[in-house]
Order: sequence, then structure tokens, then C-alpha cells
Amino acid sequence: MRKKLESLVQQAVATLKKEGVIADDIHVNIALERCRDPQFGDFASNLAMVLAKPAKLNPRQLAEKLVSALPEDSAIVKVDIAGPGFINFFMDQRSQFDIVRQIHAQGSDFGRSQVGAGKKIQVEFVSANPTGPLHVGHGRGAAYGSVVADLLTAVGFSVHREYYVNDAGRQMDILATSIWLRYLEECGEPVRFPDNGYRGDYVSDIARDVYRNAKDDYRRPFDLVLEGIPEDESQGGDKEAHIDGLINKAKTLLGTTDYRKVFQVGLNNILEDIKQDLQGFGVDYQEWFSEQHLMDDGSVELALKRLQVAGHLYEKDGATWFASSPFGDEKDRVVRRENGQYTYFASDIAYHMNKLDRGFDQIIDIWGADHHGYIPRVKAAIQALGADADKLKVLLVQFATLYRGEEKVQMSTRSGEFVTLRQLRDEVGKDAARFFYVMRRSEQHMDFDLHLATSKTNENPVFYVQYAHARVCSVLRQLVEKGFTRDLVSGMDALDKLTEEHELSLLSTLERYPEMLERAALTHEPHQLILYLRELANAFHTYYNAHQFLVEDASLRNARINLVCAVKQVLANGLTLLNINTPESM
RNA sequence: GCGCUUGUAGCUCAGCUGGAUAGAGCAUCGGCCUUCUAAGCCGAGGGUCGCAGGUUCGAGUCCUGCCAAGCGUGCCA
Repeated sequence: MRKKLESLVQQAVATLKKEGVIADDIHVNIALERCRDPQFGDFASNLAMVLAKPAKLNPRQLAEKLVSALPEDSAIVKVDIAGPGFINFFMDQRSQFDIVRQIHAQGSDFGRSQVGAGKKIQVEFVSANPTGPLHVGHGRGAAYGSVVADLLTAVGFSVHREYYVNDAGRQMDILATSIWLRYLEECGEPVRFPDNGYRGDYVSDIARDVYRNAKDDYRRPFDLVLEGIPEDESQGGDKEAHIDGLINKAKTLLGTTDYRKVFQVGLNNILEDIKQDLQGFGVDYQEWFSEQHLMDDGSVELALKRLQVAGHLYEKDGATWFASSPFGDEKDRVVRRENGQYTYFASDIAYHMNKLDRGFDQIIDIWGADHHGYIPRVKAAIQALGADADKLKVLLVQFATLYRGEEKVQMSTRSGEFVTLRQLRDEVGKDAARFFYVMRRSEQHMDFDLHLATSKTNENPVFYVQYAHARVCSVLRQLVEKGFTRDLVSGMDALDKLTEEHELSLLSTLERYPEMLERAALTHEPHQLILYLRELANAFHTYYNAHQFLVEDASLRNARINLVCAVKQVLANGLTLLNINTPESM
């Protein structure tokens, strides 16, 4: 409906251009919006006001010319010029009923489109370090990222979901060392656990696993471990120097092979846990991309080589720097440290080079908002590699602050004090958790009250939408119980009996679904979908309370059943996109 | 200090490329169940859109300054 009207208006503009009223070279952006107030019709355009100045006409005069240039169409009943120059369109109400037929015909495909035209988009999200279980902070990125990916798929993009596994950094060494120390405890060594080690119970669990399999094979006297290690922070020293000393000691005392074994057990264990966790949360990936792999196959070296050849690298203070500031970064960045090790940024350059080489039309990275300062340097790298910085779109997800009622929950991965995503799922359920996370704009800081989310009795908006779906199902059950039979065809023939205000409002809400979906996808704003579903549910609940569907008049009854079935279909389509269940009863 | 983000009802948030009277949920108050599920519906109150300028037919939306909050500003990841 909207598209059709847009093309009619476009034709009117073309006519005026031909007549010389509007200059040919003016770019015309057809702006049609749905009217909030029905007195202004169904759609309104501000076109005349926008074009008034370049056309050197006053808006109302121009509006009149536009209206008279508008091709005849049976769908348009009336066109008004109002206020300072709005053009208001009143559509034929009979055409509104088509939406019910359309929804019935397209079923679960209703709302999907091909605006993406099969373009390849990569969406990388979560990518949490595999140093511990996912916590509720990651949950938001997981929910948001997966819905963004699914929305893009729904409007015709070819989407590749990817998790970047940071399995090569210092944090992983800290994890491996933490596991080894817990293992030594298990062996009976008098271990003093470092301030900076990973303290979560899962570390001890993994250590016990290691002990079960290896017995005393990796046991070394703790005195020997501590030998020559600088003091820890709580002993008046430096915690970083202390943990680095322990890592080096673990490597030398265990030897490369055994150290690697402990390391690998930790990585495999945690990564497997993360995979299962995400799967249970309704988040699936096409690819788990290993940072270590980039190191091993020489991609990091290759990436730096490419930068070097292009003249973007230089040596200073014993380190290798990438000249990112000419590309708009605040300062240049180190890619290889004085000690010869690559920085995290170096492998990230390699990773993005790899993404570019894979030929995606667009690359979307979803990061925690605390990494926003990182964007300019990655974009700089992309440009330095000879690509367009706009290929990369970084979407930021603000962390959720967790509350238990009034009390703020403090979290730190290292200290082991955090609420895991799994705990949240157990308490709230997948549906409510996903709905909550995606309900707000991603870059908006959000308060996540566990008490509120766990309360199943009220306030939880997900139930409101699911309830609408369940209610339609209930109506269909009642239909049978009352001895009626649904007659689809006669219902479709009788759609023009749907003249109640609530019915018309429901029809226009249904009609908005495809354009809403397209916008939500292209702007990467899943909350638009949530908002829409709440509106649709509200329109339905209101209708339900105002009118009986299972009336004696068979044709009216069938028409109403067809309408509420269309509502059920659209609710199901939206909820399914969000990976939220559509209960038949509640 | 500099950079990014945010500031809308008591609370949590929407507000589409600038459009007509700024919306919703929760909370508060008042109504609606012998009827297809009351996890619902209807109504009421509640606003200096952080502050001050500017741009224009028109600004919550764009620009500038200021105020406040968060984050960033490593040879950490």
C-alpha cells in the first residue's frame, strides 16, 4: 500500500519535472508517513513543503500542482491539502482487507523481503574471551547480535554469524596458570593463589578434571614455583609482574608440551561451555574463528607485511608501530612490542583483513560500548589495507547494570563474582531474557532488575505478547468446542463486514508489519520489532475485550476468525524472529 | 584536559529521512469478570523534552556553547 502510493507520488513529481515546475536536478526523496490522527487520512506527505523553496512556489500552491499531477488510482479515495502544505491521502478501506488474504497466503513468510538482494553480510558478536562462562553482560550482546543477524536474513541478506575466539592472548595464559595452581592445590601443594588469577569455581572444576586424568604428572613443589617470583599486590608488590612470573614459571616447569595440554583442557572446557550456553539461549553461529589460527597460519605476519609494503609501519623505541593517525586515529599504535610479541591489535588487523578477503559486502562488529575508543584504529587499519572504512559497521552494546531490587550487583570476571548467563536463563527463562535484552536500543544503558525479570506474575512484557498469541489459540479451541466449523473462504468473502473501529485499527497495524521489519533490519534496531509486537498485542487485547468473535452470524464470525488468525500469524512471525516461543496456551 | 555516548512523566524507556495536540509500560487513583483465558480492557492525574542561544514555514529531532552522567584515552585484551 505504502509502496504503491510512493510510486504514484513519484510519478506526479516526474510530471512536474517534465513541465518544468521543479528543476530536473533536484533529488526528490518521497517522504510518506502514516498519520497518527485519522482526521488527516492514512498517509501524509510533506513533499510540497520540502520542495517549495527550490521550486520557488509557496507550499500550498505546489501541493495543488502535485495533487493534480497525481495519477488516478482506485486505491485513493481522497486527497487533501492541509495545514502549511501537507498532502493527506485517504485510502480506500476495502483495499485494507487485502492484508488478511496476503498474510494467510504468505504465512510464515509474511513480512520477509528481498531488499537485501542476497548481499553478503558478516555479523561478529559476543566474542568473549574463553576465560570463563558467559555472564549477563555478554547476554545482551548475544541476544542483540542474533536478532540483528536474523532480521537481516529476513529482509534478504545472506548473513554469516561468527564468534571470534580470543584463544591466544595473555588472558588465556593467566587462565591456564590459574588452572594449574588449582590443580597443585588438588595435589596437596600449599598454594598461595595470585590476586590476578581467575578465581571462579569453574577453574577449580577444570583443575579437578586435570587431576583425575593426569594424577601427579604436572605436580611441582610450590616452593619451586614461587622461586624468584616478584611479590603480589597484596604482599606490597605488583600483581601484573607477579602473575607474569607465575606464567613463565608454569611454562618452564611444565615444559611446552605439558603446559600446552593444561592450556588446551582449559580452553576446550570453557569454549564448549560457551557454545552450549549460547545454543541454549537461541544463538547459533556459522563459524567459530580462532585467533590462534591467525597466528599459526602466518596471517598476522602477512597483514603487517601488507601494511609495511604500503608504508604504514615504522620502528620506534624498539617496537613496531602502525601509523594510524593519518587515517583519523588519535595516535599511532604498537603492533609488535619491544619483546617481539604481537599486540592484540595486530591480530585484530589480521582478522579484519581476513574478513575483507572473504568478500563480504558488509562487515558488522558488535562490541561492548566500552570498546568504542577502538573503532578509529580498526577503521584506520581497514583503510591502510586499501579497503573502504565504511565496509565495517561497528554496533555498540551498552552493558546492563544488574540489580536485585534496589541493590546493585557488583561484577568482575576475575574475582568470580558475577551472575552467569546460564543462571539468568535458569531463573528467568530464555524468552523473557531475550525479550528484555532486546527491548531497548542497544547503545542505551540499561538497568536489568533480576527481581523484575524473574517475576513471572506481572510486569513482564514478554507475557503480554505471548498471551495475545495464546488467546487466539484459545479462541480457535473454543470455536470447535462450541460446534462451529471455520470456513476460510466465506470468511475472506465477508471481510468487508469488519467495520468496527477496533477491527480497522488492527488491519492497519497488521499492514505496517513489513515496513517496520525492513526498517528494524536496516537500522539494526530490534527494539522496533518488540515495540511493534506490543502494539499489535495491545490492539488485539483491546479488540478481544470489546467484541465477541464467535458470534451467531456465520459470515461475520468467519471474517473475524480470519482476522485474528492473521494477528496470530504476525505475532508468531515476530516472536519467531526473536527466537521467543509462541505458546498455544498459558 | 581531549574523544565518544547519553540526558524525554515519580521509575524504565519509545519517538521513523525535522512535521500537525510529545507517547507506552510500571507505579498512583477510579471503573470492567454468571460471557472466546482479568497474565486482559477502559478512564484519570502526571512534562521547562538537561540549560541557553542559533538555523527555518516548522526543532525532542539539525548546529554552537554550557551543565550532568557513563565509557575511553596502555608496548592490556
